[in-house]
Amino acid sequence: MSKKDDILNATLELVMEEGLHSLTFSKIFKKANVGSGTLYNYFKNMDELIYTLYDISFQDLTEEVMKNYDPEARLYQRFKHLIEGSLKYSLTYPERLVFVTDLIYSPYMPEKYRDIESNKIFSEIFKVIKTGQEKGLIREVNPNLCLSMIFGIIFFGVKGTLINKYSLDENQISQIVESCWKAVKI
Amino acid sequence: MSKKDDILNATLELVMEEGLHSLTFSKIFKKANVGSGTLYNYFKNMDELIYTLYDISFQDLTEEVMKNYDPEARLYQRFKHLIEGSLKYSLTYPERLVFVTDLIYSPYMPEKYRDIESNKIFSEIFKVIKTGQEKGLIREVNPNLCLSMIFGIIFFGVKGTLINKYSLDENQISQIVESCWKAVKI
Amino acid sequence: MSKKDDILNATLELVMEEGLHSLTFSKIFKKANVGSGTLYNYFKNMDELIYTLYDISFQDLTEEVMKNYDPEARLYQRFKHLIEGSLKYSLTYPERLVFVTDLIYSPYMPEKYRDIESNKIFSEIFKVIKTGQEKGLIREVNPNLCLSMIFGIIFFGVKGTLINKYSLDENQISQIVESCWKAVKI
Amino acid sequence: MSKKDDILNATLELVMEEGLHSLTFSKIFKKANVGSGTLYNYFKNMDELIYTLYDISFQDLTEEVMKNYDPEARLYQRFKHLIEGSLKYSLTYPERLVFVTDLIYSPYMPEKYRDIESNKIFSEIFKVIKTGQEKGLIREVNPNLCLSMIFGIIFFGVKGTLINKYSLDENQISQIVESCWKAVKI
DNA sequence: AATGAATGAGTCTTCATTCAT
DNA sequence: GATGAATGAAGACTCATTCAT
Repeated sequence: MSKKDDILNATLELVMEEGLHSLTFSKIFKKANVGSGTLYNYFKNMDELIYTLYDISFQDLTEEVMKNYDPEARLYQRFKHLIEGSLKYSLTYPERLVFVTDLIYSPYMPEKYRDIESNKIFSEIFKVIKTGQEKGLIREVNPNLCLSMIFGIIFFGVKGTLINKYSLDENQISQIVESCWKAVKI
Repeated sequence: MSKKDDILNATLELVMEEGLHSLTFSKIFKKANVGSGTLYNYFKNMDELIYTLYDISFQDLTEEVMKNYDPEARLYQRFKHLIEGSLKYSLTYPERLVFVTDLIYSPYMPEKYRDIESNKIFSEIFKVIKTGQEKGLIREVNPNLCLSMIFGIIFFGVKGTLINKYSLDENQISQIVESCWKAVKI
Repeated sequence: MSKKDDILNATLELVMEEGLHSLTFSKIFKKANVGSGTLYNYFKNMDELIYTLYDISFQDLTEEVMKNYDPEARLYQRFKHLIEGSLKYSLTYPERLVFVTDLIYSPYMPEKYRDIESNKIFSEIFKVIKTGQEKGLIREVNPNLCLSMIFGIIFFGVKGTLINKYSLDENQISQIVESCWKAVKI
Repeated sequence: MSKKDDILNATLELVMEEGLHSLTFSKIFKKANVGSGTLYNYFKNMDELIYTLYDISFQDLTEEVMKNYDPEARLYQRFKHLIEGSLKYSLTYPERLVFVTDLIYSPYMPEKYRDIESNKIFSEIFKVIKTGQEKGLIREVNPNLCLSMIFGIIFFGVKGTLINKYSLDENQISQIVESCWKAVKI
């Protein structure tokens, strides 16, 4: 694993463990076992590191979820695929989930990173919602609001596992997917 | 308004504007128009200030929502009262919403502040969920998970308004409450 | 006991417990159980408090020792009276001993407080030394150096008791007085 | 000379000039000509710097004095070597003398730094005293008390030179050594 | 006289960043 | 590329001092 990856992973772990709020470079150096100067070979500054990590996390989630995605499948299948995929990804990489959740609605993030259009998975769910609304399957609510509610369920649902409130087995994962669906359907 | 309140309000506004991540004492002093030493008359350090603010926000939300709450009302009425109340409170005091959302599942918060049992509004919703499950109205899902999903919907739903994705009128508020209900009902 | 005395005593105790080095006003206020403003009714500032305390300690030592002092007694009797008196005073009021020892040779103290001439006990010992030298009983050493050595013995001898290296009974007190005498005599 | 040494020397000079009481970090930075952060590469905090300096001073004194020390020499020769050595070292490095004198009996110093057993020069003088007592050359006084008195004479004797009460030539140095000896001998 | 909230200058300390090796 | 000592700007925090009550 490269030094760059060491840095990225150390950062993710730290945010997971202590929160973005108390993240510092010296903690990253120590955890990643690299010299303090090394970071600057890869990132201009801290903001860039954070933006990069946000981006990577989202791109990776997208890639993972879009794999095997069938855009021609029936609406609920597509919905289920996207939601269940996002959920499972979040459970597999909770550090990334935490990272993304902390930043997704943060004023700290520049607008362009929060742009839904530019993100494949968001725009795909968006498409599903709109199609659903046209077909009379999904309620007439602002699609952005639908998206917020769905990711609210997913992220908060997973976050609860991180502070030991409960754990999620296959059955409960299905339940959450169903909750997402019911939350927006007619 | 007391100096202490000035400090608390300034902090809330700053977190809303720039995120917890970039909160500093000097920003607080300036915004609150108090001397730097004054803060330490009220809070031992920054952590304590943040914990206090989290606590106040939650207690105030609770107080506001529990006002006029009828524990004898029919189940859905109670559910609706609690959810709609939380939602409207969050819309009225978005600074507090941001604060609570950022911290509610954060490892940074000491356990005792995240204790659901000790919080009246959480325990009341809990009670509603359990009763609903007994009556066969609400799905058999871990009540803690239900709670997470519901607040995921509420908080993310409101957070979307803060970055100008949409705004929420009375109709949409009703829609969100309904989404919460549908997300957990049979 | 007056507030002023409360402050003086609290200061002495603090210096004894933690050293002059870590003395602060807030510690004094708390220990003395007075409001922070109260101190300024009695002392213009911290320096003045310290100088006053140094002065009081020395004056009180002097007063105590000079009581029953017979300037007409034989030389060794006078020497013994002064040294034994200083020693016993230091054992009785170790806080004052510590205070004085910390400051007596400190650049922090203004010259006038260190002025030997102005202090009755110092000038009396001085006189004894000079007379002793004239009579051929005391070695021809700079009297100031004699004084330093004598108080070195007294102060270090007593300070050892404060960190529990030993305790001093009547016999050992006599031994110390004898050491002082032998250190300077022919 | 390393940055660390610059810091240590600057600190010694400052304590000599203004007293431990008014030592601050910014004074040290300026005098040592190093950046403020540099200090923390070498010392965790001010206490550690002070402890280190105390330790170095004592170790260096010990090393210097024990050089050429003949443990087989006659008792008075050994005594003289140790006392005269300590005295001359104190005159050569008055900054260190001040430092050690201020702290040697201070509650501020952690016990372990004041431990006589662990210090070669103290334990050697100790040995001389005990042997002297066994041979009937030195009075039967608690050896710790003897040690205190001896260093009282040495340190106070030298401190007097720092505030210009007198200066010490070879003759007077011999006088002081003799005073130390007489103070404890039969 | 007594008080203690308020103050802000000053101190301690951290932290991102640089740069010579 | 990798390193970590050095840096100083900035942040956290303390402390003597004031002043209205």
